[in-house]
Amino acid sequence: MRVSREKFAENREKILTAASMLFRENGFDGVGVADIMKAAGLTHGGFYGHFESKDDLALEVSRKLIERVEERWRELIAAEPDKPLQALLDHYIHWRTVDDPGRSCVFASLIQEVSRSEGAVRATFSEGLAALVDVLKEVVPGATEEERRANATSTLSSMMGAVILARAVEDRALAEQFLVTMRRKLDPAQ
Amino acid sequence: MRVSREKFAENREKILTAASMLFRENGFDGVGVADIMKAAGLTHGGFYGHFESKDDLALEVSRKLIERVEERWRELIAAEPDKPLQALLDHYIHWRTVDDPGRSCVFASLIQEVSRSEGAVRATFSEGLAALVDVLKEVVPGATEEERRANATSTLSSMMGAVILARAVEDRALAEQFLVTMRRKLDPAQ
DNA sequence: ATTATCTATAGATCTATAGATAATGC
DNA sequence: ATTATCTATAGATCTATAGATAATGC
Repeated sequence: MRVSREKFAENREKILTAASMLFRENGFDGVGVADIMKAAGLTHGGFYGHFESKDDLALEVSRKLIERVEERWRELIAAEPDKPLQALLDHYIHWRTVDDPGRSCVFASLIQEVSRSEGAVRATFSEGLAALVDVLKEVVPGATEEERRANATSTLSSMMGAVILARAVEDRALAEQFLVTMRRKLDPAQ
Repeated sequence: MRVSREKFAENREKILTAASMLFRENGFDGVGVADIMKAAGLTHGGFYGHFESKDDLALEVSRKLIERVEERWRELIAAEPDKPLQALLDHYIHWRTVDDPGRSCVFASLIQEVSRSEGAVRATFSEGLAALVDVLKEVVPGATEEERRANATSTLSSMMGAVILARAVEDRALAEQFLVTMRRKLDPAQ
């Protein structure tokens, strides 16, 4: 049963959307092509009409998700010219990020798995982190360029670290401590 | 070909040692029972004479590695009574940790994969992190118990975050920045 | 006789493909 | 006629087990 050219494009988007969630929730290795196609409402075999391989999909999803993080961060910063870093931290260091990995920062879900790999996905993640350092550099405190670069790298490690550790602990009170204490520590007003 | 009771115990240790490295290097899902047994110098089928299942092995390896992190941290602290936190940070925030995951902190390798799972391994990791907070609480600055707890949680997130991000970037200069700036930021002497 | 290891394989799962099916669009 | 999807399956890989093999230790 063939579908229209328009529907074909829609189906491709459905695959990308399903994969974006499932990859972040279960890892690239934790979800199969059949799972993704089922979530997209299509059959397994149809996948290869849209993508060359699972790896090809992983790369496109990675690029889109990383681009989205960069855009989102720039939007949050632009929306609060008086306290851009605070706006960004409020958004990132949040229960929503911890509890809904399928809709949150791709690095907080997949950075370790990708770090173990080689190839285009790894390079995309690597470059994405460098881009986030550049975004942060514009909003962290610091008298010199060098000082702002240092603050940007340590802020990025700290905010991602806090979310990753909050996800790891089953004790909700401890998870909250990871979030709250880091939110306070990274606030330039403190 | 049967081996002596002593050799049997030795073989079990070889499996544990091989698995400890391979799991940290490739993730639990990234290495198979056959790979582990090959690295231990044994054949695939023999595995089930030593462990009930791959999961059983993963749990024992996790417990051992987490216990080892706690012990190592306490040793480092005890060895430098004048600057215990500095000694710990010097040890952890290091190229060795970044470049040799097979011999380094189990959390820096596996925390995301484990966070996605449920069961005994997850609980072990969760309790392990809580134990590390308690270790850190004794050496971080802070006038009150509450302040030291807050500093312990944020320090733990930050040090692990820095190593995880340093592993992710292909640019060695940027990786070094993650390490150096975090080492400096977490130093109470600064 | 017991038992640790080895060989071989069952059964499940996963990526990818081949060929059939059926709706689109020239 | 073209082409997007579906059905079915090949081929690879993985966990786990069964039965054979051979050395240990009572």
